[in-house]
Formats: sequence, structure tokens, C-alpha cells
Amino acid sequence: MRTDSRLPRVLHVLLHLDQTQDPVTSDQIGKMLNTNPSLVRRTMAGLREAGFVGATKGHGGGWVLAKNLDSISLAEVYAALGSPQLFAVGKSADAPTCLLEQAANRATSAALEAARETFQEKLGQVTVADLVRPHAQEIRQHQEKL
Amino acid sequence: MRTDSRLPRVLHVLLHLDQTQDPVTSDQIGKMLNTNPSLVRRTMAGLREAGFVGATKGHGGGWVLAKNLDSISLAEVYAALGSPQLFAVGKSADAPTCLLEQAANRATSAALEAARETFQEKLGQVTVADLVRPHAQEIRQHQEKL
DNA sequence: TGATTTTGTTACTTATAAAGTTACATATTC
DNA sequence: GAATATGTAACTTTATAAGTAACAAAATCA
Repeated sequence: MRTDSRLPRVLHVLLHLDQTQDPVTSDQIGKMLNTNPSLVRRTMAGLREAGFVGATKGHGGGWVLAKNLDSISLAEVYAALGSPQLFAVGKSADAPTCLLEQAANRATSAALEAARETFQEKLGQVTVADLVRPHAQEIRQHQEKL
Repeated sequence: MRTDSRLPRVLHVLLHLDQTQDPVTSDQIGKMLNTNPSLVRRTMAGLREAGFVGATKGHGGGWVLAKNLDSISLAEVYAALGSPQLFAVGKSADAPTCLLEQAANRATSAALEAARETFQEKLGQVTVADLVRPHAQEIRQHQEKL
């Protein structure tokens, strides 16, 4: 498949929404993302369900932030998108009978799961607001290690 | 795309090759992997170039191990495959001009790169031989932490 | 020598999931 | 009632590994 770019895209959108009070239409967002409004609505749906944004119809409608960006971690954004498939690499089969194949799958899965944990940890340590606060991210991560 | 299962597949093959002295044909390997000989040859090509296996043509030909499995780490196997694309998730664009998009990409890439490091570390701590030596993998990893 | 086996490689098709597109019902505002 | 937006369903496109077919080259066997 193509590379899934929904996470950076919605982060981008959230940062833009934070810069204005007025609702931003899917059409305007589509222009920011170089895509079309329908895809924007589909992609943002998860964030709406999670309560991070609100959408209103009709004249003057559009998307607005419904929560402060410093109270939303990147991990929550990823989850709101439905925790999309992270890896392009995976096991050979779900439940092979061959013991050697099982061993190969176990080792592959173990490395992938460890990587997934790191990914989730990293996302959990950063809020969306941190992204535009230079070095805040590094400081926060350093403090967590103490 | 489909999930890339080359890593567990070639690990599976290496473990099988270790169980016999005779060359194993691509056709026989194809039956183990539920695929066809041509794909086997294509997939194994990297391991041949890396010197992990050898292939001989003609009657009685096929694939044989060219190196001891306890001297091959999973990281080396992954590299021999050409270090395939690990993630299904990625940045929104390569070099966006929007500063907010840059920030979104930076954060996404940072989490992915941290995950990749974990993946590589994990693969580096295990040899192919470890896969069929129960608990050897855990012991080795525990020792590395000391 | 000539038939057979097997790899090495190229070219092409299929499968899968996100991206992209189109269309329209529904809701809100003017 | 006209215009503006979202919500959603259906469909097409794209990208990449898997899968397939075909054949030249090399090695073995009779």
C-alpha cells in the first residue's frame, strides 16, 4: 500500500486549528494538505469522535479545536485514527504448524513488538502543543528518565 | 501493499537448511513456504550475496548453508534482504515548506526512528541459531543489560 | 553428446490498503 | 428557498510485495 501519512497530516491540521478561532472548512484544510475535502472529513472523523475537534455544518461552519493541544498526546491522536497498521513487515503466517516457522515468526514478532512499544512510548511523551514549542519535547523526555 | 514477510521466511529457510547436509532446491523450499521456486530464488539472492548460503546448479544442486547459524544475527539477515521498508506509517511529505507541517513530520519521524532503533537492537541481539535454542535469546539479552 | 535438472534473471500479473475522487443526503445559515 | 458544509458511501488510483511464467546458462547424468 502507500505510506500511511494520516498521523503527520492530522497533527499538521491540529496545529493550524490552534492558530485561529474561526472554523476551518474541509476545503481549506484540503488545500493545506494538498488533497480534497472528502478525504479530510474521512481522516478527521476519528479526531471528532475522540472529542479533540468539533465540526459544524452550514455557513460559517467547519472544524474547530475542542480541546487544548497541551492535553492531547501524540499517542492519543494515533489512537483516535484507529491505531493504524504501523509496520510494513510482518509474520509469514498466522498459525504455522512447522516449529521452525513458528520460531522464525516469534523472533520477528518480538522485535516488532519491542519497536511498537518504543513508538508508543515516544508518542506518549509528547503533546501536540509540544511540537511547536522548540525543545519542550526533549526536556519532557529527559525528565521522564530521572 | 501486502505485508512484507521476507524476514521470517528466510529465517525459516535457514533453520531448515541447518537440519540437512544435502542441497535443498528452490522447489522444495517453495513447498515449505507455500510459494513458488522463482520467488524463493529472488528472496534468497540477498543471502547468497551476503555469503550466508550458497547455491549450485544442475542435478543434485540447490541451496546450502555457507556459514554457521550462530555467527549470523537477525540484523544481518534483515540487512541481507536489503533492509526492507519497516514502517507502513510515514511523513506527509519529504520537504514541506509549512513550518507546522515540518513540526508534524519531525515528531512522526522521531517516533519512527526510535522504533527502528529498538527493532535493530533487538535483531542484533539474536543469532539465527538462538531461534531454536529456547530461552537463549532472553538470556543473551539479559546479559547485554548488565 | 544430448537430455535433464537447477539456478539466475527478467517481465508481467495479482493482491492489498491508503489515497484520491465523485456524488449526494443532511443540516445549518443567510 | 438558496447556498454552504459536513457525513458517508461507492468507486478509482497508486504503490509495493507477492505471485507467476518463461527462458538462458550452468552443472550433472546416462
